[in-house]
Amino acid sequence: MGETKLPVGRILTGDCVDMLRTLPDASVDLVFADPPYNLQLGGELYRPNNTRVAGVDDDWDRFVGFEAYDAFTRDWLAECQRVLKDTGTLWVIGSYHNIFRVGATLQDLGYWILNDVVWRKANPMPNFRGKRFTNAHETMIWAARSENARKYTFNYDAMKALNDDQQMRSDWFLPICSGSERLKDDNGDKAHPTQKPESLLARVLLASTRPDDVVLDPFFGTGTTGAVAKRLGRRWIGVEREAKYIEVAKRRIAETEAAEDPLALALANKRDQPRVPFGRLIEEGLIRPGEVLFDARRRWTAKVRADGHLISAEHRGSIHSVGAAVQGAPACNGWTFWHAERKGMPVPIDAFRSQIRLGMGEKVGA
Amino acid sequence: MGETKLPVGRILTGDCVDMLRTLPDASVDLVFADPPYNLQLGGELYRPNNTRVAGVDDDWDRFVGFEAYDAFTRDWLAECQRVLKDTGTLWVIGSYHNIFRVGATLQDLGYWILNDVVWRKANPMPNFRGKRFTNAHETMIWAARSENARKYTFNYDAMKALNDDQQMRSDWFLPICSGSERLKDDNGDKAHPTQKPESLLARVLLASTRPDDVVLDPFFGTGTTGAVAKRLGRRWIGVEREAKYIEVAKRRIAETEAAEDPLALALANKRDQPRVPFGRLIEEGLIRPGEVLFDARRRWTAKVRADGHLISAEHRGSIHSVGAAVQGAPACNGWTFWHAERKGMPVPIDAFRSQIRLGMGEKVGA
DNA sequence: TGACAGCTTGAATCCTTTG
DNA sequence: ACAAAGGATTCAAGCTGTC
Repeated sequence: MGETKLPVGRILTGDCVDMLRTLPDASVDLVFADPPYNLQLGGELYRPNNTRVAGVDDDWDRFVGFEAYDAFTRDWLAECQRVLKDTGTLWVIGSYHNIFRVGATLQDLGYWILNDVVWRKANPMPNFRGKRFTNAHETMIWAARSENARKYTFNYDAMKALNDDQQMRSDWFLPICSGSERLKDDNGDKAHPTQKPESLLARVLLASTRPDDVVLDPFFGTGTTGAVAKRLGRRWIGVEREAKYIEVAKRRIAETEAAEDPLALALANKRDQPRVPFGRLIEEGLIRPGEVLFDARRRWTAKVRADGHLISAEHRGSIHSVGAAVQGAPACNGWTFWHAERKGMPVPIDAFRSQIRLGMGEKVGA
Repeated sequence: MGETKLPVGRILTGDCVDMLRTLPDASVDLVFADPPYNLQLGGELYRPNNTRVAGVDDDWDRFVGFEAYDAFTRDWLAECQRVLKDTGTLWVIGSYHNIFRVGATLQDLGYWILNDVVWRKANPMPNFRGKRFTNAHETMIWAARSENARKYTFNYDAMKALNDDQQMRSDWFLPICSGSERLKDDNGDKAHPTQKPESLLARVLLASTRPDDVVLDPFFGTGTTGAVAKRLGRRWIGVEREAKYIEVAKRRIAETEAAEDPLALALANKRDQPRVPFGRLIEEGLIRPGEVLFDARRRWTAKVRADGHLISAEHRGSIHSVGAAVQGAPACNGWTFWHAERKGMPVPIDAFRSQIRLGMGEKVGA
């Protein structure tokens, strides 16, 4: 009964919580939410080449403090919980700025976390000042409506098929949204500061919905969720406040066609051989800091630093650059050039790398 | 003064918060914490003060469970914050069961999150029921003591070196602790349910401590933190309640060899190098007064004055300010921007600075 | 048309010392 | 306290223009 009155295929214009209140109880099969992250950016940030980084400074990401953000989070999460069917699940995406608060609130409300899933970005923005690790991932929480809601949809076999017939893991390696997929406004600037890649949404929908399911996105933005839902034969409902985003989303979804090969949309980036930095050999204890390496004919030596650099009489750097430098060669494969002594015999360090790769298994991409 | 009384190299036996209270303010350089994921023991629910919660309905049970866990978390995190130096940082590891609560509490206390770091497990346990994604990662939060504590230790160059000279990302791929590294009890069962791999701790310590720093682990378990600290030439303090873990940890650390080559463990950051004024290059005769410098693409030139200033067609000032001015850029590193001609080849003036620094003797560590 | 070099850009809580 | 100056800092994609 309720379903027939659902505003399927429409974008509800207005405040997120207000609009959610107009939907009936237990009426949607999935919620995908990409709420404001409460980024609290300070001043300007420049790249080393002096170009300015366009940060997120939109009004919709400004909150007075954690309390205000928590209240906002609680309100929209509670409405989503009401609106979800008992077989439905909810996804939220966020960064370290907000995801811990979102996760705790979600638990407080009685949602039951099924997984946290890490979106590893193939091409993240670097850390330009060298003060932190490259922030190379975002976190998604996947949760059922309650601890007792155990009959949620999970397409285990589809996920396994996507991942070369191995169970899909909780870490997904996907590129960010760029190139022609990234929507532009009339000025040629990005239409939305935080547009998500369709590949991410495709995997979410393929994992946790069935055809014709109703997917609700309370922070619709430029309609990635709607476009992917349409492409995959799912129904959708959006909520969005900003007129400029709604306009872009409507045009986008109108131009979207159902996909011929739905699985292809969600494919992971394949990576060939897993890359093993030399530093891993030290971390794994296969090479000791301070140990002396040498070439096959013992013409040169270099000492290993704890950070994975080599130091020779005159040079310092990676195994490759020091190998090249001592020989006066333009390049050098340090893996085959340098050796360590084991039981009185020289062993190429590449042998240790192989050992690690064996332990890792061959897969690193998906 | 405080430091001399620190119980370095000792395991404090007792309740975590009680023991932390015995440590002086601002006395440790790093905290690594692997807290319990819930407070349920033997199926019963306990408050932090070890009083048992009576049988209750599900909702209240859940509420009390989270509330108790949050209170416990708040207590130990607050003590760690008190005990940390202003240059120190804290790491916490957890899974989706507890990490969101820990992260939110940490923010509420005024810690300043620097990164969340994902430990991707090379060989995770599969999901046997096929109802979820393989839980293939755990999450670590790395945080400074407060927003204003910006002089925390981060060995940027060491991390970059460890990763084949590319910035270390926030997702780390490492094997779980298994094989001979996994400690067993007398029955041959694993001595601790959640023993972390030494490679994980090694990367944490190499990233965020210097040799001789004091590392505190409030949930010491079988002493992975202590063993790795010893191996890497760091000092350590442990807190642990369970006698059986303490016994294992003591034996383990006694058998661990201390760093054999402290020099190889010194991780010089570029920022730690001595400052060399541009004028020194002139005093040393490496640059002549009146000589003309130019940028790599020979788009601008500037003449060197005897006092170390540059003069271009329209600007005068330091190598940095003139470099910025000619480009119309907000800032410029004159050392890498300006070049001098030697034997017909352009040489960045930074090369002359390196030459002077070599003569001063390389200052390693800090 | 292809190869290649160069430019742009991405949810970012992104400096340090001296005066 | 604040202001000024020194000087350290980036990776993967995708697009554009040139030869």
